[in-house]
Amino acid sequence: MKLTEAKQQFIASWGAFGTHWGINRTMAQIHALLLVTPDPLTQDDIMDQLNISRGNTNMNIRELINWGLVDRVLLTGERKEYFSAEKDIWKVVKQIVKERKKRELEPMLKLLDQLEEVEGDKRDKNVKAFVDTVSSIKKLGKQADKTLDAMIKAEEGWFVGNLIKLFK
Amino acid sequence: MKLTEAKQQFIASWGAFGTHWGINRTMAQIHALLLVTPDPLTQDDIMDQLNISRGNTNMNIRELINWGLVDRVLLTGERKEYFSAEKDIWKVVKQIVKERKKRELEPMLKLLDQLEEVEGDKRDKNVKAFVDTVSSIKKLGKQADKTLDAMIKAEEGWFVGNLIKLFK
DNA sequence: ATATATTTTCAATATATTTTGAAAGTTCGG
DNA sequence: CCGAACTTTCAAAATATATTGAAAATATAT
Repeated sequence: MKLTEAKQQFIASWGAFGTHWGINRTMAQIHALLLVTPDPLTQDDIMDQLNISRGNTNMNIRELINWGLVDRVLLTGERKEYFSAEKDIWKVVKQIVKERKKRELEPMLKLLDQLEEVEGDKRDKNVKAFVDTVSSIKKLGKQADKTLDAMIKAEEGWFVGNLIKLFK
Repeated sequence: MKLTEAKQQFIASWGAFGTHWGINRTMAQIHALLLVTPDPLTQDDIMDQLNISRGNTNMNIRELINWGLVDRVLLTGERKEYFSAEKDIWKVVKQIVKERKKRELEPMLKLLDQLEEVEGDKRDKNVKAFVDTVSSIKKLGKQADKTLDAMIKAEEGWFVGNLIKLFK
């Protein structure tokens, strides 16, 4: 397989992959393109290579910057902005985990705290089923939260090494 | 907060949560409803409680059954089918992990194997950047695959206990 | 077998999300 | 300050996804 074709396949399937995880196709594709491109690209480069409009490109680059996955790069003597993705995949994963934890897991845990305090007699099986479900989700969620915190701080080598030991 | 209100909040936010993870709102809501309801429900019960059409209800129940999260229950002497969700949250999590691994991670790893074998001179920095990115994603993906396999087999207590130790 | 209850399908419709592109805004060298 | 280069915005259009509901298929009791 030629490089051009391989890149295209990578970009396309990274995009499809993203849609299964609540990330829009274009954002994932731009990210994929920047991941496999050694030098920083301009907005126009990205537009041309992915065949997407200026507005769309701009919006999704910004979103990638918000997620901490892409950086603005200013080349000396150049007026245009260039963009470049973090290439260390372990850092990328940690960054995504960090953001999703903050945006989704933490608010969910806050809500569960409130829901656990529902009024009513615990001997009523409806109340009991509700409280039991909420509590057990909360318990597992809190554990996941701690585990992810540790992961975010960890070095790749340390993490992988320990997991291998743990699961052998 | 009253039980009815708490249930509604739980269902609504579980639905919203689902949409961030590539699961459709209705499917997540049906799952949430069954999670907090002690007794099995019929399709009509679900339609009424969530205000959704027969077709939609049917499709999404079926999908939940495919995912292994909901079971058909036949009550003796009843003509109608009843539905009930697995209440053990650890089992639910493992089941979701198992399915997503099979549907998403495994095909992705297969693709990366192919893409790694791109033609071209490794001294070309474009080729190098591509191969490096693909290889490192593959490496981390393989590790994740193993870790998730272990998790799927694990008991909750064992798993949580070990993680606590690991990350202390 | 027939009638009736129940489940499933799927084309049409509604809703939600993404994308476009032109206009407005900004930056910066001269 | 002016004007060209570049970036951002956002209403409208396109696309993708979810939902409906009535008709078809299936299952069950008599």
